Amino acid sequence: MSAQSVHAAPLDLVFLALADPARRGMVERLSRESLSVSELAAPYPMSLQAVMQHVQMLEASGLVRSEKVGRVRTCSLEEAGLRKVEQWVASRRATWEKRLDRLGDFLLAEEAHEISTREKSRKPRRKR
Amino acid sequence: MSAQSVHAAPLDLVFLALADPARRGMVERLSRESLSVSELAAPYPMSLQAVMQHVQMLEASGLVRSEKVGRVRTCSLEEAGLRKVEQWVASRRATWEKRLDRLGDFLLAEEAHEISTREKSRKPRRKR
DNA sequence: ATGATAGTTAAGTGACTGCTTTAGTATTGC
DNA sequence: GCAATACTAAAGCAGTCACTTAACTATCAT
Repeated sequence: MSAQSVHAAPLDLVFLALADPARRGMVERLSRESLSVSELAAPYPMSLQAVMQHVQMLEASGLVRSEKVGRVRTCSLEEAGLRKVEQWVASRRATWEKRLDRLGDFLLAEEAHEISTREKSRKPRRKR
Repeated sequence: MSAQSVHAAPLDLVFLALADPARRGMVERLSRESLSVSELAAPYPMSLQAVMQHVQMLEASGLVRSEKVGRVRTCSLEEAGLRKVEQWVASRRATWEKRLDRLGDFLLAEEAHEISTREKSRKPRRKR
């Protein structure tokens, strides 16, 4: 049994969708303007059906929404999708920057100890 | 023949790596502190080998680096990996915000026109 | 030296991905 | 109406992915 994908979490689907260069390209173009499936497909050497399948993944992931009017399905960017990615990464960054801060404190403290230990110090480092 | 993956672009690998909840969890914990493979594996019900394979993907994607000392391999976060994601999303955001700006201009212009032609014209159209 | 620890290598399995081809169904333009 | 357009549905296939089990290899501790 595979651990993913029967009921993948939203973030799983977003990242998975973005892992394919064709889909990333579609998201890039949809950031500029909404496009029909055919327009979306035009630059790619693959079949329209293949593009449809990419669009389905993009919709399932919440990166793209689409609406059908007449025989044309128009796809547009769902900004919320990319915002989720943005937020997840921002959380990680917050964590690792906190860690680097602590490291900075440690180095500062060590330096202070060095100064008080020797008669002279060598390298002023790090802000806080 | 599949179109991806013989020589996947770096972003492909980063997003693919992050598409798995276990790997995202590892990245989260490595944001806090560096960990050995065993420590990394501890919270998961899967085998150590499975975790090793995840670590390999994380390394291949550039999200994590690791160094072996004695019999212990210590993994740490490679900040540059997440920064790539951050940058890609930021580019998309820049594009879509430009589009919304243009839309804003258009709506403003339309409103201005509406005001100047109040109680006369039916549908003002077209941009800028 | 011996056993426990920490990791590595390899092979196999089932699900899923990215594509294809084939065969449709609605809509639209003339 | 009728053909082109735009998409949809379904099935099949090679290649990956996420595991597993089994069999090692190096350290480290005693």
